[in-house]
Amino acid sequence: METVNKKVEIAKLFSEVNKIIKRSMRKSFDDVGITIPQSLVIGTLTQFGEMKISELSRKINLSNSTISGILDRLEKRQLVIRTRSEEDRRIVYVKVSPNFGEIHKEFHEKVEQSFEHLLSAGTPEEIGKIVEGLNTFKKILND
Amino acid sequence: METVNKKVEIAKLFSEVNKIIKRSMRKSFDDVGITIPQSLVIGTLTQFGEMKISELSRKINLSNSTISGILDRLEKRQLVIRTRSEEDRRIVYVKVSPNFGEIHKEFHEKVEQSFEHLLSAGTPEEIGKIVEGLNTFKKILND
DNA sequence: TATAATTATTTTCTATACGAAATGTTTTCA
DNA sequence: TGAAAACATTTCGTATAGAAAATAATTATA
Repeated sequence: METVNKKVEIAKLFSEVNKIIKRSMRKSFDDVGITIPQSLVIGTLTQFGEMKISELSRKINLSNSTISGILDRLEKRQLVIRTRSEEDRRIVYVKVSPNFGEIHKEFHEKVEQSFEHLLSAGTPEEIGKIVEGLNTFKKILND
Repeated sequence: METVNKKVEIAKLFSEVNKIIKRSMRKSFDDVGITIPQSLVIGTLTQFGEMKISELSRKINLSNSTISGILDRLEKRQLVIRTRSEEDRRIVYVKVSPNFGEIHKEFHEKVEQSFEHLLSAGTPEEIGKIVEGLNTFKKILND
């Protein structure tokens, strides 16, 4: 019985933490005028350079259709560029637009620091505990 | 530097766990033909009985507008009933529809067991570790 | 008591998410 | 080679999610 309550506690805790993180992240990116998933896309493209839609989708772990929608909005604001491949015309490549250079630095720092900052109050021991807990969580879920 | 990597690790871990949970929950509720947020609403109404929209919103920790949309869909399928209060006509009460009785038992079990089952593979020690990690996480975030 | 302030809920707008169907291309192989 | 299979991406339909504006009703107060 004790463990049952613990499990319900986990569900609630997880959901709460999730919400706090999202709220905080959103606030950070609001400054740059970009949403969290959009930041993931741009961050990934910045780090790894041009790639296929499907590759992007795999890296961020979002479905192709979701990525497609995010790209639509980013493309409309000319922050990314889609290019149909010449060799295999089924493929579409995406990359960060050159005129993104302006915002680039500010954005890059946000990406790097937002989550970073969120946990800055934690001691190494606490960080360790969190990592251990999440790893345990993941291990159990994967069985 | 070590802690910086740990923090990035946390971000990724958390996101992964989040996704696994959602996927698994969704699969459970697909059988009953209901989504996760919808199950939260129905579960809460079943447990506590009729209540105000705002109360429901507070309990589930979702914005009023989100709750409103979820209720729209549930009401359309006649799973819940909205009633405008007579005393204070600003207030709307919601309750689970009587004809929900059929699905009720099956559903109730799903609600209770879905997350439960998800963690059934965990030993008490592991469950403890997860709780500790999440609590630490939450504490840090709240500073 | 008329008006302002407050409270409660709904509507509207924008952005995710995802599965399934649709579309367009390329490759296989009978 | 020509149809079928495989592949890559987009479109469509449904459901969240939340902020802000709109609506409606109640309460406070000048």
